[in-house]
Amino acid sequence: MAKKAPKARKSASASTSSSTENPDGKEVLRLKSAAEIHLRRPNSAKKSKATLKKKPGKVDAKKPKKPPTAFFYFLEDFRKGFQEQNPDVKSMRDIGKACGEKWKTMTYEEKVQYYDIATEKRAEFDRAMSEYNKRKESGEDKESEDSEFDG
DNA sequence: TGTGTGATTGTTATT
DNA sequence: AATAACAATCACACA
Repeated sequence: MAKKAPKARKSASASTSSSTENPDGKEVLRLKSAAEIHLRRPNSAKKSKATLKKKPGKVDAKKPKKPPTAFFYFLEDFRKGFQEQNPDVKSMRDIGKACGEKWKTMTYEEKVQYYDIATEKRAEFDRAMSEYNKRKESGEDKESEDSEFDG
């Protein structure tokens, strides 16, 4: 079966490009808008829900969960190496910072491999979303996932 | 015992 | 186009 590669609607997919330089560049190295400066640091407001997840599982009962981003995949690998070099370091936060800084230093090709993973995931996510939309139209009654009684 | 918190960037959905 | 929120993770602090 010829599994066609996922459509890289915006990034990843530098397969044909073998140049060490940034293929199209900007995509990954695009500069951030000044907006993000005052957007990224509201204080800690977003954490409200971001950390409110405690029950693993039936979250997709309502909507398909967002797949991890390339950065997260990189984190998993990074953590392994980081903990080895820094066994003293407890975890998270410290790693996140180190990882973030390194992520910026990583080159396109190095990041592409993670982008590629995320891209495939998004493809799956799109599919889940499609079914979700259909299901929604079919029967939107379902909304209680936690209190899912016998029905 | 149990849960929120913190920190990172990327993607998605919304407006 | 720009904005708002969320995605995973794990030690620690508090009631």
